[in-house]
Amino acid sequence: MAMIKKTLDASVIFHIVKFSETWKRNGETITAKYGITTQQWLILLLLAKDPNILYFRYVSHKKPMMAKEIANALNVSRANVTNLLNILIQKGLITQQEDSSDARRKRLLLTRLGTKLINQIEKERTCYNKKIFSGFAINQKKQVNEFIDLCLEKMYTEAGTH
Amino acid sequence: MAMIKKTLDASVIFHIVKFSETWKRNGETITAKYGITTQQWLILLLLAKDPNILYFRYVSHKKPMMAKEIANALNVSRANVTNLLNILIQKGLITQQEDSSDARRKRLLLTRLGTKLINQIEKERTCYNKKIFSGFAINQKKQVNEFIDLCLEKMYTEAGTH
DNA sequence: GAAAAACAGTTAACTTTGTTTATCATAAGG
DNA sequence: CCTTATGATAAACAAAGTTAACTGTTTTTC
Repeated sequence: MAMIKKTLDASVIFHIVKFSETWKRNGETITAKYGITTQQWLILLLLAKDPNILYFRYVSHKKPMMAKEIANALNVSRANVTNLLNILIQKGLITQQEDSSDARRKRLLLTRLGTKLINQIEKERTCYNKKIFSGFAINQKKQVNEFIDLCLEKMYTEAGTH
Repeated sequence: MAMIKKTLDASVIFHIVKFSETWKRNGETITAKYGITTQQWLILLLLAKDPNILYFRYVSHKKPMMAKEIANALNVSRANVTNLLNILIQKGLITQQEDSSDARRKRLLLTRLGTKLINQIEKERTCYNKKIFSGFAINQKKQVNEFIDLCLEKMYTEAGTH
């Protein structure tokens, strides 16, 4: 019989994973009202340059994003991003624009419709966040942020994959 | 143009989600060495009654688990669990046993091979956890745990879905 | 300056994980 | 005995992801 010990480390991880899954599940019910998935919403947030996204801390951005950058930010393959972008183009939420200096590159832009949608969802997100984080001091949130930041660093350097 | 504000709340969430994804990705490279996926590993942990899994805080367990309970614990459909279990049965890691008192129920048990595999992965997990949580005091980890615990409670009660 | 290498994106075939719906068998309560 | 609830499964499908092979462009290199 496998006897697995109770440890604080494992407990912390399961808590974090559970939070992430629950958040995504709840997010799905919000985005579904607007006809998109959480994944598609995250791409729209990237195009809107949401400053809260961790990717933008390491990469500065002036020009509109490219598919390759989205793939890096989401940690998925370029082929997958192509598929997801096609869906968003079909829905009229984004457009592709050929780069003037490099014909290989395609710059991605939110349409007016896409911008409107992001702004609507943004209101619901802010409201939701207030609810789940009510009762916590700013300092507490900052501590959690720093804790996870340090963990992420160790996950990248000491342990394997990116 | 959508202008999204930088907020601590949103930052905390993206940190937690990123942690979860990175952990799963790294976990995948561990479990892949043993020929299973992270998802399949989590099922094996449930059958091994890993006391760190949040599900076991709310549900007491003496008898071997059923497919329905796994579906509840993982928050997925029963049909999906059937598929995953078939894979694990095929790999010789678990067996099904008809319940003596209710012929509808099927109890799930780790085989000797499954138990051995869990114990091997457990060693790697402990090692990995030590690495990413080195340098943190016990109190810090406890605080993060409690923080997320309270958030989860609010996610279930105040905000929509389970 | 032409050939080779690197880069951005796409397409096609496939896997994993998940869903819903329908079906079947067993239990349990009038 | 008949109805209803329960547990499991099969079938058909969707979303998101993968790898591999293929266009075209730039860059590099000789």
